[in-house]
Amino acid sequence: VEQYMKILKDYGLRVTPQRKLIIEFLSRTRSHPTAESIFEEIKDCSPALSLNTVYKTLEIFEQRGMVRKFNIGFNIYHYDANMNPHSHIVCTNCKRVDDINGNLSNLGERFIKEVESNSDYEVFYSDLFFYGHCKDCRHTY
Amino acid sequence: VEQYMKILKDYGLRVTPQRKLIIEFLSRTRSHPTAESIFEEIKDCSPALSLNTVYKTLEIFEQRGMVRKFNIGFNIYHYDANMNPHSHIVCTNCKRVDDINGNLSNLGERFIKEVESNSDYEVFYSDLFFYGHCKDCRHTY
DNA sequence: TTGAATGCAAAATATTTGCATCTTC
DNA sequence: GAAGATGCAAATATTTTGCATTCAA
Repeated sequence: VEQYMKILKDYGLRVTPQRKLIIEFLSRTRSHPTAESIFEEIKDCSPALSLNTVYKTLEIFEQRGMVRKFNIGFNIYHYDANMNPHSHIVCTNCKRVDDINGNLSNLGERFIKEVESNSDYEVFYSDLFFYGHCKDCRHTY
Repeated sequence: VEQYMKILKDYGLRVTPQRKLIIEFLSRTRSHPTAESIFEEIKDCSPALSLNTVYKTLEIFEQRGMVRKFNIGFNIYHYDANMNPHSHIVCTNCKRVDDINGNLSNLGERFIKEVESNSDYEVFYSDLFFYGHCKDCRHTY
């Protein structure tokens, strides 16, 4: 559990109970939560935690490269502590977000050099989203 | 110019000056504008146009499949009348958005079937963004 | 003429800022 | 002790809703 203290220190951040809670939760979950849902999930563990602190903390984590923030296109920002480049698949009905595993996971990354040589850009990273209906929603709609 | 009247009719929409203006502007531009910037660009052509109508109209256009809406991850929604599947490249500094042309354009689409067979999802479409620094910002930062 | 589209204002949503207090180092 | 983090409240930014008026078919 105190491994998260080390993570924070490694990134040059002060260790506070709130920060430990947030990075621990994000590291354990696979649900790509939003700021709001992170707050809802952990507020009971830290009585005085404020939503505002979650926002501020996530921004700091993102700036330091500890977590990634992405927008799947429904006015919702999601956070992910898995920093390995990987694609996501989104259910347009229930809005759940899953990782894409296997050799398609880093599809975008594999073409960065090629994009770079075919454009005027210096390319740093990519985001690849697939949209469809998940197992549960497929049969309903 | 009256071709846009036809487009609207083909999609089963009533033809209003505002709608013609919006679809015409979106069809001509390559700048992937936001609702706000569309409003700013065309408001002089239609004195009483309201930002609200731009929002409402874009939502209708999107629902009918006339335009696409996407979020590049900086709290900004962009609209695109080019409905051909194509990837985008985004400058993380100045936030400009360019199309990716050539054979990398439909990279995401090419893997939809493969993603489908490797997941529990029925996949409809994809969004692929590359992030970096554009020609102008590359030298500045 | 009638149902839909518009524009205004107000409301809702999500996120950010300012600042006093408290905590970490 | 000093710099940084927190929590509260207020502000901001963006988008949506309600509704009376206007317009397209």
